[in-house]
Amino acid sequence: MYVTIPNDFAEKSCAVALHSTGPLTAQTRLKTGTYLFYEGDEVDWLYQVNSGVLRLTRLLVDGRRQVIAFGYPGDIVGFPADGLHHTDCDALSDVRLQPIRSACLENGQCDPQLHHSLMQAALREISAMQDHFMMLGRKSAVEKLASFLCVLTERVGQDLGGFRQITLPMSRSDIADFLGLTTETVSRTLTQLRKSKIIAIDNIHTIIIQRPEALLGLSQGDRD
Amino acid sequence: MYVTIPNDFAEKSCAVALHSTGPLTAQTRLKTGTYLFYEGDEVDWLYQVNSGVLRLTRLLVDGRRQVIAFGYPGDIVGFPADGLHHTDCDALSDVRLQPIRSACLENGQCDPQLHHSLMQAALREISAMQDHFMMLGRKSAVEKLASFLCVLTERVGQDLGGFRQITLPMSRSDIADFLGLTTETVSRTLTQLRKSKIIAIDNIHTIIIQRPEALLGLSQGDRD
DNA sequence: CCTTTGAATTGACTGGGATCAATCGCGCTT
DNA sequence: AAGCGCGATTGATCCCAGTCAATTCAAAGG
Repeated sequence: MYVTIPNDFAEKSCAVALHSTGPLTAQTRLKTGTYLFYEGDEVDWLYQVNSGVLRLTRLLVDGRRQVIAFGYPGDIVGFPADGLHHTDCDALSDVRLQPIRSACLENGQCDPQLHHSLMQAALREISAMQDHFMMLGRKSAVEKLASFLCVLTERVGQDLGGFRQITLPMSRSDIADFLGLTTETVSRTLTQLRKSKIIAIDNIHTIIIQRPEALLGLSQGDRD
Repeated sequence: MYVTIPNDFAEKSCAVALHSTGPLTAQTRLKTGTYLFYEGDEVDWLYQVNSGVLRLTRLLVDGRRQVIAFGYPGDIVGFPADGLHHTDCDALSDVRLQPIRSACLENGQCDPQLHHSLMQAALREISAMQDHFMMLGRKSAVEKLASFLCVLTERVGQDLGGFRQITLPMSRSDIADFLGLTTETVSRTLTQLRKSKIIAIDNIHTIIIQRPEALLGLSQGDRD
């Protein structure tokens, strides 16, 4: 999952139904905190997330970290480049996964429908990452956080009698490393949104969106 | 072209030879400043750059711009998402292009070799973009510029009796919008590199790399 | 229940890069 | 050659987010 402008999001990043006429491998499970793969591993399988949330990260030699993406239900993770994984991947919560042989990326190695779905998923991923460039390169801290919350609300928000609510399985520093900020700035910005009554923080991992329009406005650069 | 760590670069982002047993469409040309496609256009063709340099850009409603990538020889541009282009694309210099029917992204619509090459190119693009995330989110201005110059030197640098030289067909503000900086900061940072004798600026579009090791060091976060 | 421990929040201060503005330099036109 | 115009450079100042440090909070275990 990347942070795209919410409007576009519904159309182009929602769960991809994997079309397959053949039988798929059995679903697999991953416990919170365990790793699915590491940077440098050879890629034998891709995975579609069925439930739970994955975290994809990359490290610089000096310890700086970038969270590349969060893997939400519907997302496909593990695309190889030159046969290798280029990120670490671990589970932020218990996760159910549908494994897909990476050979399906090759032509004629398996169900053509599945192959086609994977190609579409890869192309959509490229487009979503381009949106995320704009985020990282050009948006302010408030805009970043507002965008992030908007996208999550669209994607996995639960209705709550008028308001909407989202659960954040990741830590503040995960959010920071995803958005190119520090934990302190993430924290301060959330406080600021809370004080202006746009959101409420029920507990650390649960956020209630009180004024979705205002949040959307902020995500697109309106002055608060 | 994205900015990746130079070492990895040679392996994974160098020109992709397009394998095709069938005849390809005739090469086409594009003059400096003309557009190849616009955001929202339907995608009928992809293009491999044969010579010259393309610029891929995306705009926010308020005018902020992100240069998504520069298209150098060997690069493939125009990958669709849901059948549409999601960037504008124009030529920074006269460009020769090899068009490829976008139907080749579909299975069995054309030469399987070509289809396979396109899939590999798309997967490599995802990996390269992940590197670029790290850049935009976590690197300082000096690190960004140093990385940018290193990658260009690797990729299109000309030998010049001991030194290496690169030509920058793009403006300072293109570089700024690519790296998530302002033109002023790009200019100042180049001046700083020049004053520390790491580079020399022969003319606005021509840079001589005097101390490649120092530049590489800066790109990876060494203190100057 | 209390203690421990690590994450989150808050505060004070700093600094890197943005902003605003002036000047320079170079290619183009006439 | 002179004048024009736009991009690049440089300078002065500002401010947003980073840094460093202290405090609070909450989950987990004894």
